[in-house]
Amino acid sequence: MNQYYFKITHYADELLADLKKLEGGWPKQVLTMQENWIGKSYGLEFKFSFDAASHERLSGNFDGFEVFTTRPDTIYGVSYAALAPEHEIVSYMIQNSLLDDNTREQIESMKNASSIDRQKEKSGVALNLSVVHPLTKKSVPVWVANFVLMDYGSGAVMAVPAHDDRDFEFAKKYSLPINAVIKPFNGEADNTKAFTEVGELFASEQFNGLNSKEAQAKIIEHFEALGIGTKKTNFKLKDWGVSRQRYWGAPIPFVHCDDCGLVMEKKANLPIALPEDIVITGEGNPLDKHPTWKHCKCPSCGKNALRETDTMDTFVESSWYFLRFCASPQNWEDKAFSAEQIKYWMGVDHYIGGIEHAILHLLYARFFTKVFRDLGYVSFDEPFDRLLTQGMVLKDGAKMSKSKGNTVDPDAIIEKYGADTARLFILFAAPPTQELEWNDSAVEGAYRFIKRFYERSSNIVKTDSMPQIDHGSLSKDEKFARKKVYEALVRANDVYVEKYTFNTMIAGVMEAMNALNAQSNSAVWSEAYWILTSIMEPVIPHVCSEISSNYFSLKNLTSQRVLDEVFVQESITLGVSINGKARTEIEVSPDASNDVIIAAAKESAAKWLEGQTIVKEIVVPKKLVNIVIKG
RNA sequence: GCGGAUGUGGUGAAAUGGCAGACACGCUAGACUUAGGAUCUAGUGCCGUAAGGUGUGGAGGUUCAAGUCCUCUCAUCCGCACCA
Repeated sequence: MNQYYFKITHYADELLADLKKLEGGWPKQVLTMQENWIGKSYGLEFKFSFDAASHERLSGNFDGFEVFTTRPDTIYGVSYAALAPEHEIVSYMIQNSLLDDNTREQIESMKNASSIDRQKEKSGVALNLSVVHPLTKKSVPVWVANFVLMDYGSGAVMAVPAHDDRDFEFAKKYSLPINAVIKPFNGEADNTKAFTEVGELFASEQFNGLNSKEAQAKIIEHFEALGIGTKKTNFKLKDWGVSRQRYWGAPIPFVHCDDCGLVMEKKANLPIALPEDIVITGEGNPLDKHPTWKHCKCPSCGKNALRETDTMDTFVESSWYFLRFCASPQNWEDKAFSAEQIKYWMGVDHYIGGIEHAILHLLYARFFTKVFRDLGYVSFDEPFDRLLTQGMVLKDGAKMSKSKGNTVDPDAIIEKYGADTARLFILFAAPPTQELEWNDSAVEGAYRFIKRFYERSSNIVKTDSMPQIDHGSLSKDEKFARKKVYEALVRANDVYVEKYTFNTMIAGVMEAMNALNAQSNSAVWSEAYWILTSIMEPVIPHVCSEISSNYFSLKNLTSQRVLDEVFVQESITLGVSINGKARTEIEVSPDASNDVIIAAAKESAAKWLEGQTIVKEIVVPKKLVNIVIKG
């Protein structure tokens, strides 16, 4: 079946290299997953040539096959070569009856095994063909092996059982020779398993004594000098097959013409719209079955032709929707997006989604961005500056999903407690990046907080501007309450801009409320609500906007300035520890000298210092004093 | 196998190398109450009457000081997986 592909492999190198640009903004896990998915590796590619007898057996149709290895240093340990069951030479032999029935059946069953079954046990069969070792010229038998994959490299490998786990397992099973050529730097290899680490070469002619790394480079050079092999980079990333036999996707704009073949649809006819009068039966492609839709004229010769009924993978559309979001609706008919608007809105500052998009969607979107850049539509390399992967919500240890039937309906909480409580509860439970086992026992707590928050707003004095307070005239409790309010503000700024740990911001607001409760200055209460309703408004919008509209005419719902004066303290408390163990506390003036602090600490900790020799005294400003004693 | 993450009270969780457990939930006791699944007050890591000891999966290390840094290790979860 013919399929349509996007040549994402053309961008493999850049997609890999630009992951560096995303470091810091994207979770490391996602970067690593993409790196592994792209799967770049270096090695040697060379051709195994058939010996004369094998060449003749294949009627001269094949003179050999290419193999790729990342371990050219093990080349002298080759004891067989293996082809994928799907390899063209194998297919040729089957088609031309060059294999006996038993061999043929074994190969067929390898091909038909599911990929999981195929991984369970190594199996293979000899083809009665031989190739020539490119350096030693010795004869090497050719096998078919189920662990060789047709869609990576050339679908054929050189096998070195002494230094590769898979080759070893296979060689053991079929009693093939195991020739060690690398030994550990210290001591001898354990020959009951493959030695796959870096080591020192032996039995390798002029390369003896080199370490694996040096040998890899030297042996590749040697192959290139002889003109029998080349340095090669391989990728696991494959081209993106985009054709689907479904209704729900953008039609692929090609036309099949009896005379002209496969022809691209004319630009003027784009976009090709889906028909709306289709019947979805669950069988086959509804577009193919539609009575008229697929009949069209050939864009090249004008004769009757058939439209392609395959549609595109929906990932195609999700790869650029964010650019479309930047386009104003009045231009939608004219073009997909305008460069000017893209320039204004892009890139996406914060992109939020589940980890399940780590590879496909996020890689495809990066790919599209690079293609659009090369076509001149956008001027940046990467679409998403920062990525937040939200944690999954689990229920009874499993991911919540409709198919499992273990979902929790937030409507029940919203109905009983209101939407503000539902939001507060969820945001307070854990940071958003974290996986969370759903447990709604703390909903009551969130509800109580909101109730208290609303009730105590009665302490506010109505005002249209931020209350002015003479900090110096306040009592200790009032000063403390103010300090807590501003600490919550500082934390909120950090959370909204940088950290997204909303749970700690909410905790800060709760602390401020607890401190406010210990005093009754209405100006302090008013200022506190002016600030707190502003920072909590995104979390509990209904309550905050009601309080704000009742008392502040909504004037406070904007960014708030931090006043440094509230953080100035008359005295500070320092912990005193002996040999790092917390013992007591002292209260000193914030500008007390180290000498004064140490003297106070010694006095306070006299009980533990009696008869001891003090070795060292450490003062950590505004935090603690550590006294080190001998013994 | 490779890669990534996580591991802290009864529970959810805090903690720029600087007094572990902030903030909540729960629990215990008390107050108010006809009532309490409302509200308020106090307590709450563990052992101990206390003084004190001990404590962030485990074992080492660096440091005056480690949940945090380093080495090794165990467990759980996630992703990729015979990638030559």
